[in-house]
Amino acid sequence: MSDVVWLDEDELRIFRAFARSSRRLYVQFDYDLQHDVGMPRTYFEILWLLHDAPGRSLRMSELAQATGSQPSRISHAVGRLERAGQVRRELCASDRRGWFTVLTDEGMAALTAAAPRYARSIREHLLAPLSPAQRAALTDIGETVVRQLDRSETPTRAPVPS
Amino acid sequence: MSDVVWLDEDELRIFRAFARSSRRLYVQFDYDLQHDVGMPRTYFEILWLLHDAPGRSLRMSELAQATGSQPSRISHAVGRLERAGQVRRELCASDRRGWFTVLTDEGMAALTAAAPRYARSIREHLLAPLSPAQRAALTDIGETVVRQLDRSETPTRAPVPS
DNA sequence: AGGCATTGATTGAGTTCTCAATTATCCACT
DNA sequence: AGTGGATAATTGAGAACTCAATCAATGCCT
Repeated sequence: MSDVVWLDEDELRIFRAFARSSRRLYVQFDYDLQHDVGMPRTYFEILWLLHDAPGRSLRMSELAQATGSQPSRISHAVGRLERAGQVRRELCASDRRGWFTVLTDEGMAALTAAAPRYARSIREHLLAPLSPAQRAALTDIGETVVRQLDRSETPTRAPVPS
Repeated sequence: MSDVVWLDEDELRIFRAFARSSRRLYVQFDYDLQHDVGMPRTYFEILWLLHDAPGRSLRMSELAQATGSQPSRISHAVGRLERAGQVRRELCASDRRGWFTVLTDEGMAALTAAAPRYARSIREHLLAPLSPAQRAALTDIGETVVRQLDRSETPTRAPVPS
């Protein structure tokens, strides 16, 4: 008979606003990128990170860290991007376990083609509807949340004390 | 030589705050739910919607709408939940193309087991770090964004004029 | 130098999601 | 009544992601 232990009404309204808006935004971003330039958003993010990095290259572990995903996902994704000719792997000289992913010219071209569409989508669906005050508040909120998550220590791989 | 057409510095800071915080939050929610109660977050959402609905049942299309996903995803997910005994399908009497998904007692039990963990995670990582003013602002921002997206018409299935 | 836990990355299996095509029913119109 | 277009949902194939196990190189420690 007793009900589900869950958020109270006030908490729920906040969470719902967050959950619904972020889901809707990602659906829209995915759609715009996939349909208009044929690139999955998650791959765009990898290419963008590479473009932004010195030498257009990053270690696998840096990509994993920056995208908040597991190394395994990066391996698979880079493998696919490599087959598409958009990145290549380069062995790391100083640590021979490590690999760099390097953005190729072809990858750069794909990124250049996709970026304006993504930017337009972000402006149209996220930035434009918000007032300057709301935009400032969103920045503040996002940065606060990230700071807190950094503080509360990495979730991945939390070994039980043996 | 020319650079990628993208967001300017101010826009980028806002978008980054949004993107990084939402990604980190979802990684954390996924981790907490999957590791502590063994349920994927996306399935929790389906069970929750059913629990909240009259008769603990919803049409496939309502689930698709509410989760912002394509009908196909719902079919697959409901199929899996059905095999797990957590929901069952019921033919719709008034429209024989349609099906209801109904939450079973077993599904209710799974939901009851998972909800407190999810609620704790939401409180800990999203709500607690924010001041009352920030929480109010987040609600306002989220609702604004959703309103705008509703206004700009559905992205899914935009058939090219034949 | 030798042993050993740690780190960086990959692999393969299994799961979830997407996309396009398909089936079945309903509705509107003549 | 019968046709045609829309709607509800499913299916299967392929893409992307997760998880656990694995491999190789590194650094520490005595």
